[in-house]
Amino acid sequence: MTPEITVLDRLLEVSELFQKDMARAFDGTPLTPSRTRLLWELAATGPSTQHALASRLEVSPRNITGLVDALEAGGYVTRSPHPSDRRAIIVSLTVSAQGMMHDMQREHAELSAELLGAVAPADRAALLRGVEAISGRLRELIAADAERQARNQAVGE
Amino acid sequence: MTPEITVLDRLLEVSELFQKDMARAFDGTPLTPSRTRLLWELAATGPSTQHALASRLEVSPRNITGLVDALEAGGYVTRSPHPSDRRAIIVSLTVSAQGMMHDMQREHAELSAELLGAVAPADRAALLRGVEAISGRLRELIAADAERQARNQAVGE
DNA sequence: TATTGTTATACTCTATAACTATA
DNA sequence: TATAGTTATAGAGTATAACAATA
Repeated sequence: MTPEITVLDRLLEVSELFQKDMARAFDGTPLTPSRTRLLWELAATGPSTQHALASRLEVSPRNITGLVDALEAGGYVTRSPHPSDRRAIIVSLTVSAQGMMHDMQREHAELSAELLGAVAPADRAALLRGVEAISGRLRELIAADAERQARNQAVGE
Repeated sequence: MTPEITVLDRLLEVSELFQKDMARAFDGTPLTPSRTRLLWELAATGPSTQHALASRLEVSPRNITGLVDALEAGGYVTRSPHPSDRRAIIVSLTVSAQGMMHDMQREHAELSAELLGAVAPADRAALLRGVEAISGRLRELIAADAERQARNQAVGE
């Protein structure tokens, strides 16, 4: 049990706690993590086609249909025709959902500040650098593995 | 957009990448994140009743029934009677699953070392302290909120 | 009377495949 | 022929409530 293992486990613990905190925020509303993620994406990038949402969230178009159905029924988003492509549908946040997402972004920023406030000032820069380094390395590992798998598949065919 | 926000977002990014990495590991097996989590728990604490698993994983007993059904069918766990309580069932890892979990724990440790290796040596101690501080503060916030909600519920009754 | 696990029921998330309308 | 979205179908995770067996 080296201290090296602990860092990783702590990171996973933080992410678990985070999800618990997010889920708790929507008790009593029809919002779920997946639906909230779609709203968050819409708030960040503006009105989008369902196809664009499927690409950006990396889920199937069918999945987007279901999520948008629920959000539309709840009054969070509206569907409108695409101005030039009659196959496509534009999904937009309603005015009230825009306000809600604004509040949510503010709360997110406040939580960030609150949590960083718990870190010793002298440790903050190193923490940022460290987490960035870990994130970058993880990306590399995942990319390398995806490439390896693609090669294997090509061989298998 | 202050750098403070970035730390939190990076942490969330790391957790997302992690989940992607975990999921990828079981392509082609009947193992899913939830089932793996149950196996991980069994490997850590040894044979347990379903009730104990439900408590430790913080899910419903019904959910455990389904997960154990699938893992039993796949040859990962066995159900056996409790020696003194005839209502209860003991769930244990099979020998092959024990070996698999052993490998998984080793890979987990290797990944930890690999990721920490990407962090500048001078930053490692501060990173650990920082992540622990954030984890602790998050726990406090969640506990405080749970208490507040419990109070509200009591008033509502 | 309380506890352990299961059956019944229901909702959400997710995917693939077939299909319609449009490009 | 290709693309955008929906319907059909299916599996997984999850929860609550009712129930059986046992404590």
